[in-house]
This record gives sequence, C-alpha cells and structure tokens, in this order.
Amino acid sequence: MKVASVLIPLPVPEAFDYEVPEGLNLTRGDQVAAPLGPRLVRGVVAEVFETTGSNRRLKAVDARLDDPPLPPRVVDFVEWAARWTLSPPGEMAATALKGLRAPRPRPERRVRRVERRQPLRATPARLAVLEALGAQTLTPADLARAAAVSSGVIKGLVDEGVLETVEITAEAAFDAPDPDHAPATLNSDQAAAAEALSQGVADGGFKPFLLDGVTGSGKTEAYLEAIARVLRAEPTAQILILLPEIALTQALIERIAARFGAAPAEWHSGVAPPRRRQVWEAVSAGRCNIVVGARSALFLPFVNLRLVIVDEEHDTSFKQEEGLVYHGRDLAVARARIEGAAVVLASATPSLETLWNAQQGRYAWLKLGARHGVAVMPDIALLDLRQNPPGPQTWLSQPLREAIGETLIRKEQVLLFLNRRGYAPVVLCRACGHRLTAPDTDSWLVEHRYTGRLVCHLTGFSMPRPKLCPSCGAEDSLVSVGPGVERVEEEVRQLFPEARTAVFSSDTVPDGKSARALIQRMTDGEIDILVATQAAAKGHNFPGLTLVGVVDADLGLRGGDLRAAERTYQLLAQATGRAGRADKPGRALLQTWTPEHPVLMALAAGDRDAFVEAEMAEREAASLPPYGRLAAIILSSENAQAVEKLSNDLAQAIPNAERLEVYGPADAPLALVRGRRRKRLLVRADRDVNIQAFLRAWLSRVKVPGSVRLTVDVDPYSFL
DNA sequence: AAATACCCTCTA
DNA sequence: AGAGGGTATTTC
Repeated sequence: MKVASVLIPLPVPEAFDYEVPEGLNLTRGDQVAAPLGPRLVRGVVAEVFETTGSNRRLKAVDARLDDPPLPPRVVDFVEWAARWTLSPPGEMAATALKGLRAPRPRPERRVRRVERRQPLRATPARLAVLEALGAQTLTPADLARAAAVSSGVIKGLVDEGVLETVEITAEAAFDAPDPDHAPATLNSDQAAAAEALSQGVADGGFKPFLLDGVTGSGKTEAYLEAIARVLRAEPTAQILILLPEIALTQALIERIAARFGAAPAEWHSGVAPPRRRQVWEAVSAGRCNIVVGARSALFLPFVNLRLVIVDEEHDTSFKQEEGLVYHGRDLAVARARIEGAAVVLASATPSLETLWNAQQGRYAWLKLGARHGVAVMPDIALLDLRQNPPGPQTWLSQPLREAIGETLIRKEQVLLFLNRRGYAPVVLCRACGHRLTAPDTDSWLVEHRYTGRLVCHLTGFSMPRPKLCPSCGAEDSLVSVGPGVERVEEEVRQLFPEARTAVFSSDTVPDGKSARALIQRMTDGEIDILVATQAAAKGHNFPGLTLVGVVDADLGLRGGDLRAAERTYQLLAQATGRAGRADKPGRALLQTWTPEHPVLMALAAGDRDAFVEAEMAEREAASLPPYGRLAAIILSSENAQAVEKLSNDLAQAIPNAERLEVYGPADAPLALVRGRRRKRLLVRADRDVNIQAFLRAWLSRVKVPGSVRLTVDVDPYSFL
C-alpha cells in the first residue's frame, strides 16, 4: 500500500498519513484535498512511501489539486523552519500557500471592432468611439473615457454588432528586467561588492555575504548591479529582496523599475489577494524574476532562486512575534542554504549576530566606504542634560534650541527624533499616584492629543481622557508625564511659531500613501522642523536636512534587555545618518543624562568598531547571543491557576542538560495582558547545544491543557 | 480551525 | 429525558 504523509494547515505537531488511492501518482510538494474529520482540507504532500500495513486505519487522499505543486526545496525549507522554531509543520506549509486563498482574477471583458460593420446611425458620439478605439481591444470603461462618451454609447454599438466583447484571461505580465536598461555609475567599493556577489552566484551553491556600509554608501546600487550581472548571465534567475517594513517597499520598487525598466513583483500583507495569487503563480512558473517583499515572501515557491537580499538586516521588524514566531533574516539564510543560493545581509549597522558570523569567516564581508557622492558623515555631539537641563515641562535643552534656531536662519531643515508616539507616555493621578492602564493589562495608557484619547499601544484599547481619576475619584488630578512626539511638537511650535512643523509617526501617517506625501513635502523643503519617531529614521534622504536632534538618547538604554544597547546604537546611528546627505554638512545633537555611557560615546566618536567590540565582550562574558543561544517559553491563560500549574509542571520536568540553564518560571514583565496571566521561562545554552532538541524533550514531558497557550520563541528579541 | 464529544444546568 | 450552553478534545 502506498501512503502519503500530508502537511495539514493545523496546529498539530506532525504530518498526517493518508492512503494513496490506486492510480493517483503523488510526489513531494503536490497539493491535495485530504479528508479531515467530516471535511476536506488543502494539504501538501511531504512524503510518499510504500508500506505493508499500518496499525491504524488510514483515510485515503481525496484528490490532487490543480494548483501548482510546491517545489520540493520549499517543502525542505518549510520542514526545516518548523523544526527550527518548534512550530507545527502544517502551519508553516500553510504560510507557503497564502497566495492561493483568493480566486484567480475574473477574466476581463473588453471590446473590439468587428470588421466592416458600420453603425446604422453614425452619431458624433459613436464616431468618436470608433475613432478612439481604432484596432485596439479596450475595456468599455477605458474606451468610454478615451472617447469622452458615456458607457451607453458603447453598449449601443455592441448591441448593434459594430463592436464585439471578448474575454481576456490576463495572465498577469511580469516584464523581464533588462540588466542594461539604466546602469548606475559605481565607485570602486560598490563595483567590487557587485562583482563579488555576482561571482558568488555564478559559482553556485550556498554563499552568505554581509554587505556593510554606512548610510549613503550606496548599498542599494551595489546589489542592484549584482542583480543585473546575475540576470545577464542567467535570464531565468530569480531574486528575492526582503525589507523589514512595507513602508519601504514603494521606494525600492521605483528604483528597481528605473534601473531595469520593469517593475518587480511586490509581496506583503498589503497586496490584494487576487494580485497575490498572480504573483504566487508567476513565481512558481518562473515567469517573475525579482520579488520585493516582507518576510512572508520567504515562503514563495521560487523555482530558480539564485540570490536573496535582506536589506536593513539588523532591523528587528524581521522578527515575527505573532502566530508563527520566526526571524525573517535567519530564515532567509536558511532558505538560501537549502536552495544553494547566495544571500546578502545588508546594513549600515549590522546586527551583532551577523557581524560575528562575518568575523568568524562564515559570511564573506563586503565593506563599502565613504558616503556615495558626498564627503562627510555628520558631526555627532552629546548634549549633557546635567549641564543644560531643560526647564519644567520642556524637553529641549538650551543648546539644542540654539542649534535649531541657527539651522532655521540658514533655511535648512531640522529633524527632531523621539521614538515615542503620542503626547505623553504615562498619565498619572496627582492625588493617589495611580497610573492609568488599559483594562486587564499591565501596560500604561499613552495620551494622544490629536485624537484626545488615551491609547494602549499593546492592545489597541482606547478611551477619552477621563475627568476623574478612575482609582480614587479625584477631580482634575490627572497629569501627563513625559514627552511623546506630539508634546515635543507643541514645544517646538511655541519656540519657533513661524517655522513649518510636522509630526511623522504611525499616528500621523497611518499608511504608505500619506507617508510618501509627508516625505515628499520634507524632501521639497516645505517643512522646516520634522518631529519623528523611528518611522522616519529609516531609509529616507532629505537633502536640506542638516540638523538631527535626538530628544532622549537614553530612552532605549533603560529597557535593560539583552539587545537594548545594540538597538539603541542602531536606531540612533540610523537617525543621525539622516543629516547632511547632500552637499551641506550635517550635525547631530544627542540629549542625554548619561554622556559617559559607552553606547553614546561610541556614537559620538562615530566609532562603530569600538561599540561592537565592547558589546561583544559583554555578550561573551555572559555567554549570550551570538556566543550562546536563547529560547523563551511563554505561558498565558485567562485562568491564573492553570498557568501556575503548568509553569510548576515545566519546572519539575526540566531534562538534564550540559552547558544549558533554565531561568524561571517568573511573571512576564507584562504579567497581565487582555486579562491573560503570563509567565515566562528562559533557556540559555552554549552555541553547540541543540536547544531545539532540548525544548522538544522538555515539552514532551508535560501536558498542556487547552486553556493555556504555550508559545516557544527560539532566539527571542522581545522580552515582554 | 472546525466539528464533535462531553458535561453541566435547566425545564417539563 | 431532552434541550441548551459552554468547554475540551480530536482530526491520519
């Protein structure tokens, strides 16, 4: 008997076995309809094997589906990713099928001329239609617009038989990129990097690279040139470019379209489902060469993937925290390894993990020098707030105010950076000290003045600002504590009432379109002072910007988690890198209460190596990543006792292991979210310990009741 | 995820 | 006993 093990889109730990009916020829990667209880579900064949008998009566596969099979290497990748993250393999497979949920787009109806048929009555409107149409085949709507008539005229011509309708099943066209469309002029570093990358692809096999260059050094041009060379050598090659955020895709798509004369395919959650289906099918058929996407694009069914580029590889947005927990950058490297492709991790401030891999020689290290086309990095200085404390309820110190004033006089632009949305991060009661939180949740409510509401950034809960303290009932006792971007803007408007001021945060620019509009206004010099969260710290080039003020450089350092220093360094380096990209020199001023902090000293000195060396030494001393490995287990439930019980059971069941420690269980820092009690356990292991095997052995020893959600986070980035 | 098996209370 | 409802379990 032939048996197929099938990956089913369910949170079950393994593939399900089905009998293969006589005459059905199945192979790994095929999509099938499989009976599950009383219904049929879509599944992916992981394996087909011959067996003499089974101790369980198997149901039979219902049918093979028409949809294209997953390439076997995608199945390899899905299985590997599921093992690595301890996720259900069927759910991992389901993410590879996400593009198939929408139906194929409906065939489009168009009209064209029927030869030699003339209208019975040749009105001016009808003649205009025939004139505009000529020999083309157009949609009725387009034709009506072109001829400036209403759709009734066209319908009349169709009814009379002068025009005929045809159904066009548009197989979405993905124009082939032309490597020689508009080549850029590269400096020697860029040319060398492009040569090394394309050579790596030409050599074949898995080749990881770190493309390391400061903001403005031209990383994008370098990898676009590498893509051009790869396509010149092999026109069927497929290339995947991953970006940390959807907001960055549009700019890159435009650059690629300009460089290659053809727009790449776009893949992320914002792409409409029918379009996603087109992209999925085109990628699967090899009809699409370049895909720009978010981390889920890793699961696309490429058939000839030669090069994967992870841009802004240090960005923690690559870590998916909800649902399947995985790191896009790490899986990108795994996908490339499985495909035998090259992978490029590009950043001005690479993650310590990646730098470590480069130092160890695992990744080829390509360095880009001086800023492309411009001379100097911004001059970075620390403003010691102990010397120049801002007045009460203000946040900009005197030296920063003066610098802003000078910049405005020179008709140049200012970016004030504060990575905090809203008006005030905390609202508390002066009478009783109560801090307002969302219901059944441990995180503070953030005041937003634009909307006049208090918002929980964790759960999305919001409410109007109350008159009375919800705890003690005191009237008018609530005070807003600390600054957010809105409050800094308020201060700026008071100080510089004549300056044109705007706020850039996910609240003021909720979507890509409004973000582009605001960025355009800034680029065109229509804004003098932009107050921004990290939403604006990434990847934009403002030629008139010469002063970056960091309102609270200490902000990220207080968190105290493993990557606090690294993240702060990266964020501030990106933010200060915005200044002076054109011909004018830029400078950055960082307000801090702790100017002696090594992270800030390294930033001020522009000395990335010093920062990396110091931080690496700390990580090594504590055997933390990249010198060790971490995994977190998070338990949550509305039933506090059930969480308590399971965390005790887990603590009792820890397997013996060398060079590995388990910390906890402890209350998670956010111990209560949406009424759910949360506990955490943390595992630290040496690099050579198989932490996944340990976790599997451990978790197999306990029974997880249905009321408790257990999440495994291998290589955690969030410590909440 | 979705169907169903199970288990309780309430009603007649 | 059977309906109604909420929760736990199973799905190859």
